[in-house]
Amino acid sequence: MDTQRHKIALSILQIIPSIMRILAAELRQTETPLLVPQLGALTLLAENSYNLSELAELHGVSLPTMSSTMSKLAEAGWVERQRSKKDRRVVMLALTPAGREILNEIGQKMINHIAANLKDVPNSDLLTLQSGLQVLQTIFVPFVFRRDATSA
Amino acid sequence: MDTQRHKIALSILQIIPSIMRILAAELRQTETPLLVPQLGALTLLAENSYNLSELAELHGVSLPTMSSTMSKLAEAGWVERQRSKKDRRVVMLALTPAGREILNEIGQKMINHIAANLKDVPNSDLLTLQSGLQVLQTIFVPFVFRRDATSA
DNA sequence: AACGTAAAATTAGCCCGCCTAATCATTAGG
DNA sequence: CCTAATGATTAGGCGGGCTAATTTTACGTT
Repeated sequence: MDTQRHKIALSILQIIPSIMRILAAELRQTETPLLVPQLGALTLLAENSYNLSELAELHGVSLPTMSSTMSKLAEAGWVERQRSKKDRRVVMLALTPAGREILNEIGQKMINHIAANLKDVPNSDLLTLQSGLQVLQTIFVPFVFRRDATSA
Repeated sequence: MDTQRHKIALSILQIIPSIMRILAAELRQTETPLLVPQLGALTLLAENSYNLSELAELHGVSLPTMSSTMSKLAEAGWVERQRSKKDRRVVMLALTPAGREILNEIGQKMINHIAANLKDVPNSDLLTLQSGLQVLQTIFVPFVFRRDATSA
């Protein structure tokens, strides 16, 4: 029954949702107009222009979910939809300048926030954390979808 | 500007929500009648009987949120509300036998699911992961709220 | 003892994120 | 050409999160 793996699984099940709530709460508290999934989507678009299907798959949500997220971001003026001319079924998404701006601003704010939590963490623990996150990513995030978060 | 901490913060911001979506999706796919927050709340109640305020604080959500979660669980017959006799403002929550049963069943199923993801992870990485999770918990989960997930 | 305040919980109302099913538009292929 | 497949949106539903308002009970002061 492999006790060690089960123990780790339990840890994951308990800790990840907890951290998730904390992250969301921190975003809310800073009274930014962006929520976690929106921030994630914008982050993806900051590096590349994707069509909706690609974006949904990368982000790990269904097409309709991503479509609605994009509608909100588009309405706010942070993302632009553009039908592809080669295949007019396809919708290409791209950050607007305003979108890039707010992403930088809020992304940075959020990262600083989290980094502040790490203020008193000793260096050895930081290394441990970094490796642990790397392993987590390896396990859960399919290789194709992996970006350079932990690689640098 | 402490690049290392910021890098780790970025990792966290990118990886945690992603894993969270995956966990939620796995729960959904197994067609269990429990969602992540409900599972978390039941898990807390499996060890102790708490009143609503305690439970909300432990779980890191507002009182109304927990109240509504409890309503759903109570309606399903997995949790029982009981007004305290010492202070009739207080509502004590407790698992029903059915609640304990479903928690064991689904909790175990979920843990197996996650553990299966760890199947091919080498032992050295498991250790790394374990330590990393421990650090994550230390950073994000206030000491009082920490339970024995990673300690054993 | 009575009044006013504080505390615990619920209710109301809102929005986002997630889903599936159904629809619409376009393309591709027989 | 016409049908089938594909990309995206719309419709509809539900949980989870919040704040603000309400209700019930307890407490403390006078």
